[in-house]
Amino acid sequence: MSRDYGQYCGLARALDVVGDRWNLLIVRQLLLGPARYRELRDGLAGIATNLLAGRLRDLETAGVLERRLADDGNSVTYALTPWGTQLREPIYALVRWSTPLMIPGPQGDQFRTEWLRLALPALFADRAPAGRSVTVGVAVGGEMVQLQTNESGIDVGPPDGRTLDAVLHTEAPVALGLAAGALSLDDVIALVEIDGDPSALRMIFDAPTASPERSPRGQLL
Amino acid sequence: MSRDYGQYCGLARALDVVGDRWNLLIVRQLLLGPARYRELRDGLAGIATNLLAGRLRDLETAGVLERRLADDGNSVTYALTPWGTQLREPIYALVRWSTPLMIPGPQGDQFRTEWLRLALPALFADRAPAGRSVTVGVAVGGEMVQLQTNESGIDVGPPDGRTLDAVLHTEAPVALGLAAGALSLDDVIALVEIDGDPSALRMIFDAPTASPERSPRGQLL
DNA sequence: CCGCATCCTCATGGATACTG
DNA sequence: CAGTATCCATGAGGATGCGG
Repeated sequence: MSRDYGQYCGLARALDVVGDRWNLLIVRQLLLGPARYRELRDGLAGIATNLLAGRLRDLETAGVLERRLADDGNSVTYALTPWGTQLREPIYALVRWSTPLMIPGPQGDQFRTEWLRLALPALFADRAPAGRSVTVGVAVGGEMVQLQTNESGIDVGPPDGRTLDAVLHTEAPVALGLAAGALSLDDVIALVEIDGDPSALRMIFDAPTASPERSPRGQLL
Repeated sequence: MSRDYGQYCGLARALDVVGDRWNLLIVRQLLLGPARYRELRDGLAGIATNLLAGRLRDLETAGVLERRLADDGNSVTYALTPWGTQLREPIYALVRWSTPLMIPGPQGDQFRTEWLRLALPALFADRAPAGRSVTVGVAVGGEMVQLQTNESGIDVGPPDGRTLDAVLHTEAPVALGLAAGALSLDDVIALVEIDGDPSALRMIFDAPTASPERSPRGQLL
C-alpha cells in the first residue's frame, strides 16, 4: 500500500492519505482525544509497533495529526490537527453504514466501551429531541456511558452522577444492536425501561416532536 | 490485507468490508451506474486484473454489489445493492474532506470527467438555492457537465440542451479547484461569468437566501 | 474480443526481539 | 515507555494464458 492511486479524484486522494490499513482506526482513537503511543497501541489490538510508528509518521507528514509535548514536558502526545478532526464526518458516515454489520453482535471481536463515544453520536446526531434535555445511560459490561442531549446533538461521556432518564434497552433502535450486542445479554448490567415501557426510548430518539413523560426517577439498577 | 480487525466497532467492521485497497474506488465507479468488467478496469487504471476480479467477488459476497446479466443476456454487469448504494454518503464525506488535497491540481494524475458527477454533488449537495431553479455548466477539456438544481440538491449529468444560467468560473468556490484544476486553464473551453460578475456564482451557491438576478441569456461561449 | 485465472516478483503487513 | 530492527508471511502489480 501507501502507493498513490494517481487519480485526480477527491476520493482517491483522500484514500492516498487515510486509505492505508490502520490509518482510519488511528484517527478514530484520536477523535476520542489526544493519546500517547501506548494508549493508541492499546486501542488498536494487533497492530505491529513498527507499523504504528510508521503510520503516525505518515499521518503527521500529511497534516492529519501532530506530535505534542505532554504535560510532563518530555513525553509525546498525538493529537489531530483541525483538518484531521474533520475526518469525524466521513467516519461517522461509515459507522452509520456499518449498522447491518453490527447487528449480529461481537462474535468474539474485541470491544471497548470508549468506541461507543464515537458510535452513538454517529447514530444519533441530529436526532436529539428539540428543546428537551434527556440523559440516558448505556450500561455495558459493568461500565456506564452517559448520553446527554444538547442543542447541537448528543454528548457522550462518563456518568456525571445526575439522575438518568433511562438506560438503553435491548429492544430500542439501532443503538442496542450496539450496546446490548456489544456483550452477551448477561453482561449488560442494567436494562431499565422508561416507566416500564420499552417503546418510550424509541419515542425519545425517533419522535422529537412528541413529548413523552420524563421519568422522574429513572435509575440504574 | 483482507484480514479482519477483530474489533466490535462500526468503523472497523465497515473497513473489514470496504477498507481493502481499491474497494471504495470500485464502489465509486458503480455509483456512477452499473458497469461491465472492462469499464471498471478502465476507470481504475493500475489495478491488476486478478485483483479486480477478486475484489468484485469479495464485495459481492459481502452484499455490496451484485452481478447481473447484461441486456445481451450472456455478459455480466456489476451493480451496487441498496446497501452498497448507501456508501454514497461516506464517500461524499471523504470527497469533501479531500478538498485541500485537490487544490494543487492534478499534477500528472489521471482525470476523468465522470468523476465530477460524484465530486460536484458531494460538494454542493444541500447548498442549492431554495425555491429557485438554476442550471450551471462545468466545461472541462471539451466535455460539458451540467448541474441542475432540484428540491433535494443538485443533479449532475450531460447537458440537455437547455440554456445555462452560467458556466463555472475559476474564481468560484471549491468546485473550481476541481473543475478548472482538473485540466490546465487552457483546456477549460468556456469561462463565462454571470453578467460579467465573477462573484455571482458564489452567491448562487453560498447565499440561498439572497436573490441575485438570473441571467436571461447565460450562454456557453 | 471480454472476463477472468495463473505465475512470478517485489513491496507491505505481521510478529517478535531489541535498544535508547 | 516509545519506538527501531529483523525476519517471515501475505498481498499488490504486471505479464501472460486460456476458455467462451
